[in-house]
Amino acid sequence: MISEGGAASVTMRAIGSRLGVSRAAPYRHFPDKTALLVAVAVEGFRRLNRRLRGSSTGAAGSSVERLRHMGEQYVRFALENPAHYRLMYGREALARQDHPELREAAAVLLEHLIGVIRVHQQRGEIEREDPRAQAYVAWSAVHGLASLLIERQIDPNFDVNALLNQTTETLLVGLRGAGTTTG
Amino acid sequence: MISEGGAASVTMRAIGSRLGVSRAAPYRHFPDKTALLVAVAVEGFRRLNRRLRGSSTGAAGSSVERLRHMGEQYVRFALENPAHYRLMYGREALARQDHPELREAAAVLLEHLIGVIRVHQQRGEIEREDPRAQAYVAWSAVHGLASLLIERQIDPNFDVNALLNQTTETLLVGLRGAGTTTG
DNA sequence: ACGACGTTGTTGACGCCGTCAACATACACA
DNA sequence: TGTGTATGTTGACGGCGTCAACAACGTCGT
Repeated sequence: MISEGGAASVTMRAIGSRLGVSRAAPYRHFPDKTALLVAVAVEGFRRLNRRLRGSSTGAAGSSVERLRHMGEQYVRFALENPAHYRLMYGREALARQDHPELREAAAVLLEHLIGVIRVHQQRGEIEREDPRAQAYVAWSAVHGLASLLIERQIDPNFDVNALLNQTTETLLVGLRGAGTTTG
Repeated sequence: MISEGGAASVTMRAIGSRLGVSRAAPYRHFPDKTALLVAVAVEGFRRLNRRLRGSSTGAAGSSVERLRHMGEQYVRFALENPAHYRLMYGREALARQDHPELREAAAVLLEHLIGVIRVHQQRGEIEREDPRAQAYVAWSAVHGLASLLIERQIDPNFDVNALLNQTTETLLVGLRGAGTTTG
């Protein structure tokens, strides 16, 4: 439903009728609508996690290429499931802090990224700074790109693949480090 | 109101009562609630624009330092006005494509960024690729960081300033270019 | 076999919401 | 003075999330 008509079309009554039950039936399974949406979002995190795990251990080229592939898969997931992605992040509606499961699902993803970054650090492919900070930087880049694309904030005539490549390229060059820029 | 109780607390009835008029009065000034929110978002873009314009022409250090300062101001604006920023981007609720003024307000911002990037290209401070693509990359990075911070997706114990610095640093190093990473 | 009980579903009602139509007021200007 | 426009008001409609009260149904100990 979320991918058909957006999150706004997901209403308790509509859920009930699609399932052939009444409007209040879902309340036997979720305390309220928010909890239901949180469950959907958590499932989204699981899928994204599987996808990223697949790409980070894939048979693709060695080197930092895997990190780039991970970033690509991240953005592609968002583009293929925009409504789902929007639900996972953004949205004050979900009041993330009140739902630890959601926080945790997102944390798992972050930890995985940190792990991959550590590996590349040890191989000397990127600078050895706080891997958590580097993970945040990388995450920001792909999340930002995904968000802008989803919200149609980027010229549709632009080649998405090229932009995605340039983003990961810029990010990796930046992470590899090249001394300070100041001065 | 938006900064007090979030976008959800902005209701036609509440607007009316805060203004001392009735619930339907706002309809004499805006066709519907979405149009009203769009107007608020456009005003947000104006403010952000002023702020960025100030920082890009500021008396700060020369060189690429100005670009970095712009990125910082961008993120700070988002952190200081989270609800407003959320309204400006994100939110399918606004159905951006149906409101050209909103598109345009965002476009002005992008064009300004492109201009600044061109200047730095001419000074040889960053690689001479398509400035629009570089602008998108830079925008993605700061927008992503701002979003993650606003949505409390980043460990609050983390030093925001340090993270912001590292993000702009990584971005600038990446934009400056250092050959390909592949291989 | 039977009764208690937890699980699931149903309907009616409440108070919100955005929105429209019909009606009022007040001011500008010919 | 009269007419039109801008602005505001109230009543109503349908939709929403949610709760309380009630119904069916299966499980399981006795």
